[in-house]
Amino acid sequence: MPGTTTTGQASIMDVSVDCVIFGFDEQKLKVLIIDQKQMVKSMPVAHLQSALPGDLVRQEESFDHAAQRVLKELTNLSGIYLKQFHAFGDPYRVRMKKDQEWLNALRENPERRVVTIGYYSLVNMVDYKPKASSFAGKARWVDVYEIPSMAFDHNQIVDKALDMLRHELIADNIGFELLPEKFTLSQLQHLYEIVLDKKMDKRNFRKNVLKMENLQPLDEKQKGVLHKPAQLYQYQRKK
Amino acid sequence: MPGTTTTGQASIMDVSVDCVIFGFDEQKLKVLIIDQKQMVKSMPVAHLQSALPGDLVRQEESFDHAAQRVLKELTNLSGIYLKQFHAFGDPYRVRMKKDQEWLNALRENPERRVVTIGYYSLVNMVDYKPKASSFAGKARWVDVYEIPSMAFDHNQIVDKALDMLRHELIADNIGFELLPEKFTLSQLQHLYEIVLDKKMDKRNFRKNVLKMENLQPLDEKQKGVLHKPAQLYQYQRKK
DNA sequence: TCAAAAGTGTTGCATCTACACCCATGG
DNA sequence: CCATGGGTGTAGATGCAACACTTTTGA
Repeated sequence: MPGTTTTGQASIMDVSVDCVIFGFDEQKLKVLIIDQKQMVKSMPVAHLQSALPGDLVRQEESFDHAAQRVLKELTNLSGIYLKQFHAFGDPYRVRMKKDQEWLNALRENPERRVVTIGYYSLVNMVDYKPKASSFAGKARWVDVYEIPSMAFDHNQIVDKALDMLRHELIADNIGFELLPEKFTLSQLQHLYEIVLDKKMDKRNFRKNVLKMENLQPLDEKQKGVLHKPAQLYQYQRKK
Repeated sequence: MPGTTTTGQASIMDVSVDCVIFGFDEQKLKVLIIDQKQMVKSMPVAHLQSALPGDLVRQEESFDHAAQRVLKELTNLSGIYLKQFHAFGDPYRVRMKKDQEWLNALRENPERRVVTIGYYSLVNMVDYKPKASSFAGKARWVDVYEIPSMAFDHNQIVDKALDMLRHELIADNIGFELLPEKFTLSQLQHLYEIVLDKKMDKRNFRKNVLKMENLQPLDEKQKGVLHKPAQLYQYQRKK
């Protein structure tokens, strides 16, 4: 019987957000993951467990806020492109043998079901300065095509985030978010080629992006490159 | 500190699913809502409260399963197009004054935060036979452009579902799901015109849909209409 | 024979794709 | 002066929008 019509059954769960933070370093599309020392009884020495940055949603906090908080704590960046993309609610998503011991060490209520809201965000890697000791574990960028095995269903979460990123890149031209404030059209094109994993025609690409509003040429060119310096552009965020 | 790195804070919440069930009656796009008698102390007589069909997710149940269950209980249909589209997590989404009394009467733990996963589904209204007494309240179809004020944030949930429906209708041609098994191209076109709220050109529309695979003409025509009978088609679901 | 919706092609315009050479700079 | 990536235009193909008349049926 529906919750809106009846008392239903109690269904206590923890709710978390997990962030798939994409960055682009001019060569590769990367994702930020956390490596943590894993201290479990059955292990003589600690070993590393990789996971997405995430956290339980606090009692008076919206999902969006929780995601922003995680992102801020990790990268110290704010005003970043951030988007909810899917809720992951498999009842066994944190129940795999591989994760059980770690969870026991980690959570107050390790037996409790955890559902998670997936967010992805796009950051300019040049802006990102890892905060020294913000985490027990270390954050690192990994190539999106070479992601290690992670805790829980985090690999699936990344796969889905990547699907969404590709869709949005095409539909909404969000590529700028991954680049430094000032960028060249070649950088932008290169980003598209890597994320979408296909080559594009230079002239056609330029024709397309140049007819966008809020893409503004600057009075400024690249410097110190050993070829003809490129025009720099910036993206004027819609208000 | 991220949930994956620390114990975090306890954050007990109820998790529900809410379903926006779209139907199409050849004239209008409709949504199924529940009217329930509301018995609250401050009211001398019961009055009606409208809401989306929804329920708390059970302890060992996935989101998808919970959504299917709600849909089944309400319409007795299965094998229906059903899609998760957004998670709603505003901490105050069930805290509005207008909802407080009702919630108190309704839930074991009315003070508890409730987050909800929104699903939308598409049903053929011809298949839908309301189950007599499956709900305390009565289900009814309402025109999507004339939806009454509902409990909680359910009006927003419908708005977002409608956005998503429009996107998917264009991108993935899911319109068949709302029509009877056998349908004419004019019915299909009419559906598009109503959902997207714009007129379309008959010849161009036909050119477009006819080049889809898995749209099959049948050896059968409309009967008993007072005009030239139309060719019937069916949609061959992708395996 | 009338009313009502079904069904059918073509043309112009806009958009997309493919493609190759000269330019500016630093070393 | 060489190497490197920056920057530019066009022609042909494709896709999309606009548009009107004939057909079939039941009443």
